[in-house]
Amino acid sequence: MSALSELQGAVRAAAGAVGAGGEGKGRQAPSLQRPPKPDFGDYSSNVALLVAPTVGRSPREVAEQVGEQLRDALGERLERVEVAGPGFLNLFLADQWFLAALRGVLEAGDRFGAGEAAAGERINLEFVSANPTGPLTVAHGRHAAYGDSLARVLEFAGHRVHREFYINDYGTQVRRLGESIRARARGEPVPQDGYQGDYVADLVDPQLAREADVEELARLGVAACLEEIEATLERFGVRFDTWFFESSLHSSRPSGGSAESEAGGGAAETLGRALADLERAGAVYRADGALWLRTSELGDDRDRVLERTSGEHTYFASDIAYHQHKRARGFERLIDVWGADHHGYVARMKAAWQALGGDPDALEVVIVQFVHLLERGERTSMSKRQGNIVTLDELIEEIGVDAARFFLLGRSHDTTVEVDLDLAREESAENPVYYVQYAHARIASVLRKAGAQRVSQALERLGELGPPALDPAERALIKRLVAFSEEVVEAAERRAPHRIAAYALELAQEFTAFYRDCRVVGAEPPDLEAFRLGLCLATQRTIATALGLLGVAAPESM
RNA sequence: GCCCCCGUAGCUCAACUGGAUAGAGCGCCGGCCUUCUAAGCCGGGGGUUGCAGGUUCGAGUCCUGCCGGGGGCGCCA
Repeated sequence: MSALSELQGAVRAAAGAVGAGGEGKGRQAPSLQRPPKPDFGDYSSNVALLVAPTVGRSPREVAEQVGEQLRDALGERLERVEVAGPGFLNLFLADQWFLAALRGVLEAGDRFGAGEAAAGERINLEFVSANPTGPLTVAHGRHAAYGDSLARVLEFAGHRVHREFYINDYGTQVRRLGESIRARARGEPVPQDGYQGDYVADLVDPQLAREADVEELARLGVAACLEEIEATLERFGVRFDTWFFESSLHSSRPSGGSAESEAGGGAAETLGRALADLERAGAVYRADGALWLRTSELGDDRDRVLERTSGEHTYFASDIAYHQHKRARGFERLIDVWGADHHGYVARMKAAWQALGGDPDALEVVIVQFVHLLERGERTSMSKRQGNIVTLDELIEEIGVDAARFFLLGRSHDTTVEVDLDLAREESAENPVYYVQYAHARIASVLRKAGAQRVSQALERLGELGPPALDPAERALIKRLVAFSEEVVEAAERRAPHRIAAYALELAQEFTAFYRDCRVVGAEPPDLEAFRLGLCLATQRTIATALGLLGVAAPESM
């Protein structure tokens, strides 16, 4: 148990002893937080404020009593408690507590912060799923960075994550790609709804592109695009467990790519089965010559078409079958990562999911907001059809994988981001990622200077020594280190890997302050040096872990 | 018209799902390298959290209504 959760437990127990009993109304607020000012202690708790109404005493009175309990429970690890403001309980911890906390971090080793999820789940995480009709854009890069980092965070928190890329290799857009390839090769104007980008000319051998039929060209074009997409993702450090072909859901498979799909074998009749299941559930009806799904009865605005008058199935129908297929593979939870332009699609997907008997809570859709591109101060849109795209490859080439990932993960998925390419180029050297990496490299340098032998001796010594008189910077750094566990839980539960980026930066800042104020190698007495070497090691590992969750390298030197 | 997301320092974004005096980075001004990495450090300026109400001990966060930006409301994907 980490020092922090132990402390948390002590606070809860103390509150319980005072008569708080239950959890209060509604969701329980965090009972421990890091206060904004040092005057407010190392940690503060609002339990008294939450609990006072139910026990019928004033918050300050309750806080006093909880404080008494804590004094008994924590003994000499607690320096003092204060009741402040409307009833906050401020805890001032003794150096002994900090020493114990550091030991805890070091004992956990590389697994510090790991496996704290309440219950590990088997999760299918689908992300990027870009159409195989062109190169990946910067927007896809955001999805890739987000999804991959989320997967890492979830895994670290104790879940099992299956990464999946859904390929829309079926339908009109694929045909349009074929037409565009041919038109381009023949020097004819590309059709209005076709793909205008220059890359189209390079997808298929020109000679072939002039002569082959559209079907064939579409197939070749998709294959070429996919190859490139996979290569780009590889460069970006993102790998998928399954590439799932939409065409594999249909009984006839014109694009033929499904052989590579893990799902290929059993998927063929999935679409037919899904439709039959929906029909059996009484969720479909025929009207105006089309087949409709009653999604409006399950929270959607209106009913949706599954099968057109022409007899062709809609994309929606495929997607339903796809989700049913995922469910049949035994995942406890599905997470779909979609772009903001698809948010209108969420209600119908969830409705269909429920119509098929799916647990509404088990299907989660995360919407990632747009990336707006600026070039020379001008807003440019990214449309594959219009061809004015900035590719992920270009971004990687300009600023590198680490800077790109850190930049894209630096903001919440819930907010639109602006990418000014010119600025990104100019400022890539100022990217905060280097600050974090620099702190890591600096620690490596300090540890090198001390030498491996001295470091391992320090670790042994650390188990025995008493608490040295700590510098404020040391306490601040340890508090930040200890916070990592809950940051991981937070990031996992809220599907918010950007918190890890923020945390990494804060940890690096805290270390830099420590580095400024506290000499490590050669510190006197030797116990103090041992303590600080241990602190450096713990910090280095935690930075490396945090960067690893972001898919960013942690260099030994810079 | 209806629905969803966003609005926080000059710019890009945080803020521990309701906590105390809203924080970082970049940019701007001024200082710091015979001492474990100056990709660094220290100091300074910068805010009515879009606006108006409401809920309560306490609101950037929750509720209502406006304003502004984006997206959605296809037998497109």
